[in-house]
Amino acid sequence: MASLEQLDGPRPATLSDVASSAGVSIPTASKALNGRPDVAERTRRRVLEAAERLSFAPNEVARNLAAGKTGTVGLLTSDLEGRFVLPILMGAEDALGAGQINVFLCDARGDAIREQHHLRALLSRRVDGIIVVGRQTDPRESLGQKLPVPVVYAYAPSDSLRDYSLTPDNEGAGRLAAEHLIATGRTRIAHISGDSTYQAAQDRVRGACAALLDAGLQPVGETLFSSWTEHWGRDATSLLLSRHPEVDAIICGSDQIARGAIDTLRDLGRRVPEDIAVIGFDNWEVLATNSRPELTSIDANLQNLGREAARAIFSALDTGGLDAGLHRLPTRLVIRGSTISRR
Amino acid sequence: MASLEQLDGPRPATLSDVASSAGVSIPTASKALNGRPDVAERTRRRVLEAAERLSFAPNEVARNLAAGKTGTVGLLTSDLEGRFVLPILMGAEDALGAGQINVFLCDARGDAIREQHHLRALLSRRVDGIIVVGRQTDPRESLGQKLPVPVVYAYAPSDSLRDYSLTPDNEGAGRLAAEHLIATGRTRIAHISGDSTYQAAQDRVRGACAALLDAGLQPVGETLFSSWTEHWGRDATSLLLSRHPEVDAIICGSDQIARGAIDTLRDLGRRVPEDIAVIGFDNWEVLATNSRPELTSIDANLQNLGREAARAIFSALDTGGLDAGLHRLPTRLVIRGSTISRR
DNA sequence: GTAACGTCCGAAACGGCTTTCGAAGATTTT
DNA sequence: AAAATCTTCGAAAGCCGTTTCGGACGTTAC
Repeated sequence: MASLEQLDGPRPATLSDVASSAGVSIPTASKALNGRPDVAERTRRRVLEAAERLSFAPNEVARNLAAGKTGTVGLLTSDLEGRFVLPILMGAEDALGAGQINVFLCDARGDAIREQHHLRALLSRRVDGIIVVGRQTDPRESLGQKLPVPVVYAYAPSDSLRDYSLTPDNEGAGRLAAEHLIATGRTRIAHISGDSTYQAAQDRVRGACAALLDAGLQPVGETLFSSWTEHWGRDATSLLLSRHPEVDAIICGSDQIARGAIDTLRDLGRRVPEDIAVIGFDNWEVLATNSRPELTSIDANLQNLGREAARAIFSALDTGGLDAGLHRLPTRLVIRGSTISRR
Repeated sequence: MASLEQLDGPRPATLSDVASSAGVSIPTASKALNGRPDVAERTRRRVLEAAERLSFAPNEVARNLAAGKTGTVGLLTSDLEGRFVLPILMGAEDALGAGQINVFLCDARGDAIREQHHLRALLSRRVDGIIVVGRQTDPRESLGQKLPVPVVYAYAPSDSLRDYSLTPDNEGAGRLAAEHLIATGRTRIAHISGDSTYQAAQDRVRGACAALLDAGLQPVGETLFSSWTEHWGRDATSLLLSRHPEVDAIICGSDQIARGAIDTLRDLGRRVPEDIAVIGFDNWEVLATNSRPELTSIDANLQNLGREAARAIFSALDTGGLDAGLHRLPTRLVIRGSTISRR
């Protein structure tokens, strides 16, 4: 195990090195490299060659100091573990990276103190903007309006309408699910949801019910609430079938619940989707594509939500303003075998 | 939708503001705030009060420029989507954050060009170190030894032993799994793995076989390789049982495969764990705790691996060196119902 | 009383880049 | 040929801190 010496090598070239190597002053070198006018073509070429020769890369720290901005944004998550955070992160990192912006990742792990701490650190580092990513769609406390940089709340909206928030349209998602089932000819539709204290659960139920009413249908039985697990999906399905054996479709509040439901339906000898259709939410690929049959699900387009958050930051950076308020982003139906039999 | 004006408010106070407000020079203010000696107690107090009053927060950009280091490290992932990356990320972010270091997150999305691009950006931003997180445990190309900052490879080791790499001990993991089954009295143990081109698959199989041999046992049949999916778990299990109905335990290359296996065993009327024990790898909670019975699994301790990567960076920052080579981190057995019947 | 220290502060230089603005030189106009 | 106009460059100031180092002043030692 040889020690890996940190041979800092010849220290990186500075603009000053480039300038003297090209025989010009520092400002001229700067202008040449940045494509500013007022530099003769020949001179510019000399500078570029010198830069190339020394493999010069400008020190962004110095540049940021001079410019008063950093080309960075903070991604402040409340809980990295949360399954919904990652796709949002990916979308944001993707969009920002393409805009040459780098991302500071901070995980507050659900702790308000730590969040404040990270917030201060981000501001000290002079990020140009902040994206706050929550773990659920219930509103969260605002960071306040007095921050010196634009802030975008993603997934969990801010509790203040003076902030700019992006969240999935869960009500629309519920509607989408119900309409799909109705369109495939189902009429006795029940709903098994997750934790009733989640606003997402309520919103989806509301949307689904509205769609049913619009179609002149009544939901079968009360919505069953408990937890977002396969276990609950199994238990709730037994319960549901014993009370309402006539159901021909189940809307499940999450893919996990749906997996449980499908499991139990198999056990009870009900065929999916012939006898009973099942639809989930989240479009969690690993679960959805590995069940028998594969699971139809509503995708919240989270990666797109992350991208939109980035775009909002961009626009705030240009125009200096955001269209404050709560913006709901559309969801998307992904049809698989659990609602339509491949014939 | 009122426009959210970006009232930059009174621009953040600078050290100069604090100094003049306290009636001292800038250097004195600096020393006072940084706890340097050569400042009279009374003066220091005046400065601290002034800073408090103006809610002064030092501009880290300026400070970094002066210091020649930034207190940031780059997290360069090859693919954020990869399920194994997130826990490593969390561990690293956690450990680094506690050390007051902030993290630049970069996702190369499997593209070498993009990776180079991000690498350059990170170096321009003068990160103090880089953690490279791969998506699988197969070695990846080294970034080279000539970088001006310490680099740690996590999960996917570098293909050069002159770099510092951390990866889970997959061979040990396989051994752990087999030994557990043996300890619970199983003797006819088969192995269903995933994609045979993954080194992780091979390593685990090797470890498991070694453990069996050590116990004077022979594996039942050849290891079955294909993909890391539930589907394969189901198919492989049918196949296995038709060929070797006598098996009393199955080592599955991933929790997904294990889920599939359990599914099929239920269908075939074999009880788990009474008739056949099943063990998986990854300890993917959502899968492991929601199966019937819950799934015993080998946990790769990825969060810990991330933390170790951070620790390595720290030590490199202090001492300027790393103990080059490939370091394998221990895995951990998590026992649930699929191998031991709750009595 | 002077010499020898100590304590406390601030002028100056520095980090690496950008921007402004005036001046030198080249070019055009009359 | 002189005047007016461009073009091209670099001195200087600025971004916001940190560090060095010498000087002013107060103490203690003789």
